[in-house]
Amino acid sequence: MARPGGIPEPENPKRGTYHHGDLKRALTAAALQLVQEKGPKGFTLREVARRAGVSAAAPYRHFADKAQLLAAVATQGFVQLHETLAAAADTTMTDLSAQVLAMGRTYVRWAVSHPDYYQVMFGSEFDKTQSPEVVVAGERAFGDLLDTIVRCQRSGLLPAGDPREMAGPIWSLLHGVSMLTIGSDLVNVGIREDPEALIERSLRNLLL
Amino acid sequence: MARPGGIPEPENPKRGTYHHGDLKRALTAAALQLVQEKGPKGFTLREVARRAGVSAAAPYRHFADKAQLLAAVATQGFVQLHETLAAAADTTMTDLSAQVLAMGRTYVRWAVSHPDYYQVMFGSEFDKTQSPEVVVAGERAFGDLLDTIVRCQRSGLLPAGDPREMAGPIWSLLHGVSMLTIGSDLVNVGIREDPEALIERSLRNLLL
DNA sequence: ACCTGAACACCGTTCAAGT
DNA sequence: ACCTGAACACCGTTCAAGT
Repeated sequence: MARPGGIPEPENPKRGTYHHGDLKRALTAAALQLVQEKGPKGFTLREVARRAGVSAAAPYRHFADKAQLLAAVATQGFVQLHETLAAAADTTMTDLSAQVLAMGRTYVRWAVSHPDYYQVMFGSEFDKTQSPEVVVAGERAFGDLLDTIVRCQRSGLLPAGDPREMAGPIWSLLHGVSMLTIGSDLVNVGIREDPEALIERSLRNLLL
Repeated sequence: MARPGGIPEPENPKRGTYHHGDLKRALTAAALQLVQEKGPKGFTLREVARRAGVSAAAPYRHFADKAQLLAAVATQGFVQLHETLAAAADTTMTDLSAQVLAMGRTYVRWAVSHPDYYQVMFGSEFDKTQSPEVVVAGERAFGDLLDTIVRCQRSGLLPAGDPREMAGPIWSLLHGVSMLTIGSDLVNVGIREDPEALIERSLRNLLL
């Protein structure tokens, strides 16, 4: 099947291999795999290029530098977190009072089961000022929490007002438990409680 | 003044310069300065050696590798945090009910005003399993929080029981607010509340 | 005992040159 | 338009050799 125009179909990879195709996607895929395999520390641009089967210089046609590739990974992480949270919000429609708790448990569960992802998303190996796409993806995930809060407010289960006022403490708690769990800091200090149980208990207290 | 023995006084640097003296301390000092100057990312072992006026290989007589030097920095951070928290616990002896709040505000204030320090302490650029000294220093800082909780429990201001049960949620909250503030994540999502105010508000809710 | 010099393998990044 | 090869400056780490 010959194609009419001279445009090389940037969105539609016909060939199985990507050597001529979307190397960009291949690079982010390899980057993802590498992060999950070796952690954010062992992440190297040259190794990513190697896995994609291209030269060390090739990635620079698609990403300004190493930080931008890591930012792409972080963005994917936020997208995945968002999808997970959105799915959880749908599931628990029955018992509204448990929605925030379910959201919290889901958030922490995702974080602790994707520790390298999570560390890239919130680590300091790239400058968020230089990668607004990451911030946008992050806002989308945060929006799931806001939505849940608004829904509870409308049902009178939470006091009315700017949902951000509730979201600040809640997100901080979720992030703190996630990070301290991933770093084994809670265990190191003698706290062996399961993170999901800890979150549930904490949220109950926080929400009065 | 001649010294009698042949032992070169490892603890007692007589000379003003440390070129023959305790290079170890000089290295951690330079490391500290470098972290505060360039952040945890720009931290390089060779640059530390340069600032200490020694060759690139010299640090290896005192630290197994780069990670161990960063661990030393983290340890110093925990010591400083501990001192700050302990001082705060002394100051606020008058109003006992405010002690946990004061502790929380002090913790967050220290964290956000020493962001690079804090990121080294909780970042993933060294393996805590390989540096038990860091864990010990961390436990000491955590102990300040435990002490405050116990004091409040003895005054009937908090329910009795294992103080760790309270400390888990509280520490998670403090850590979450600190990290999200340092990373500008709260601001990026439209939350512009001052971190100390946010902590105070959150702790009040959490403590019933 | 502690430090230097030189070396090794590796990185991020750039750039002329190929197709 | 996209990729390669070779190069540059820099790293972490090792090791024989100096004092």
